[in-house]
Amino acid sequence: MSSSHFKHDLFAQFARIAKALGHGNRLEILEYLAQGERSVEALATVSGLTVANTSQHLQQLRQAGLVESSKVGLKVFYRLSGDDVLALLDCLRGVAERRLADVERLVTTYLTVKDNLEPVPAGELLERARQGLVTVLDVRPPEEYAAGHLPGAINIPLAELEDRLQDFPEEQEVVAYCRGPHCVLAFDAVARLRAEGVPARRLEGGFPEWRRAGLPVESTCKT
Amino acid sequence: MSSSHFKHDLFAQFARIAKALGHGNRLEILEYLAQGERSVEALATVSGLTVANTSQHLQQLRQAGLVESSKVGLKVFYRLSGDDVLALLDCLRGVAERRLADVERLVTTYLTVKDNLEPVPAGELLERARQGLVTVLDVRPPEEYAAGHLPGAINIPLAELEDRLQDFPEEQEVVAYCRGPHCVLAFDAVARLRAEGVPARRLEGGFPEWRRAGLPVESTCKT
DNA sequence: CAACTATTCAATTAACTAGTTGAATACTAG
DNA sequence: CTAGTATTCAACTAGTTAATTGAATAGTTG
Repeated sequence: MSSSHFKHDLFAQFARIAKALGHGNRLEILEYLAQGERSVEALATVSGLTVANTSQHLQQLRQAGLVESSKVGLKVFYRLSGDDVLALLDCLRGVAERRLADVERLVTTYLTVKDNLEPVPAGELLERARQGLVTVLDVRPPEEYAAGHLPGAINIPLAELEDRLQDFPEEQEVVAYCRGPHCVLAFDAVARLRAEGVPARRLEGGFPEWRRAGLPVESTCKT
Repeated sequence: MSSSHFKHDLFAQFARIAKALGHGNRLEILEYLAQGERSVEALATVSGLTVANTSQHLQQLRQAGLVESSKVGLKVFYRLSGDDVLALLDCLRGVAERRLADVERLVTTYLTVKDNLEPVPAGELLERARQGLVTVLDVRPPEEYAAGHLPGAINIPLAELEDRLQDFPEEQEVVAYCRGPHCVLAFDAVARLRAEGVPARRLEGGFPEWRRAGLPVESTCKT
């Protein structure tokens, strides 16, 4: 039966998955894919890699079964191959946060006043948004917004934020969200809004977590 | 604020964890550690690696924060640094099973009649063991058994199984368990017992899963 | 079908990782 | 304090991986 061979082979297979996750660029790509499907070029642009390099990383991810692709016209679109992949990434993030002092250090260094920015739990936001008590702000790029966003959310990319303060109903609290718990966009937005005197908080998690929790999602294509 | 640097650094940290998991030998070591703490030598023996090599793998795991160690006399004992590590390993295993056709193939090739060996859910076993309706069989090595086992379980390593058939109460069903869902010991034991005419099934999962579910555990040291 | 675009492939280089060996360290027991 | 044991360290070899470059492929548009 040679069960030690079996064990060896099996662990080698598990390791394939872990190896595919074992590179910062691939994790970054996966985070973008967690927002929805993307072409190779879009991924290359957003992650600052060359197209060829991105393509190669994507192929490694595909061989590990973590992403799938389909060709539409000229473009090849990649997407995560299932929610379990998202769960695995979450789990990895969690362990990293708890086990690596460096992550803690990075987060506090870059996101400074993290504690001042108490996040709003998803359930609470949903409730208050339904009652029209808060303005929901999506600070992701327009394409990501178009692909899917929280119901009633308005989309203002960070760069335009200061120019469009009049878009917010006065005296109403703003809740900002972006790609996920480590995306800096929402943090940044909250900091800027507060600097302008607008009461603002951040959604706990981001769009992928919201969708994964089975909460309602709106997409621009509904027109 | 240089948030792209931040992102880059952060993903690099997450990747450290994944990289540490990205090698079959390290995953095997982690599986043994999931049973309880172990010395370097013990891990080397059981995984068939040299001591120096095992030590190096362990240090990588420690640098990734996945294991901790403490020195007792001459020996250094390693253990998983928390239950979240176990959860991550579970998650990885799950994704591998669902996403890699090769895993499926390996499992069916080596464990052949997998479907014939319907596992007993943990809750059901606990119930029936309390009523004295089943014999619980631990097929792990004596040291692992001593470190912790299911309440009332008897310990018979695989090699001795055929010699000790008289240890089982007649006509009573035997439920065997070992290290976890991919450990072949319990499968093998069930196959052999059935070959001898003893009604036998396998526990769903293994000892670590049982303990993690918060079910009662007995340890030999209680004397 | 010619020009163009998005992606993949192939070949190269530089950097990293696994495993081996033998020596060094840290502790224990006599 | 000597001999012995468990672990770690350092140096080396072989093998693997990441990124770059330029060419090849597949599909689209005029």
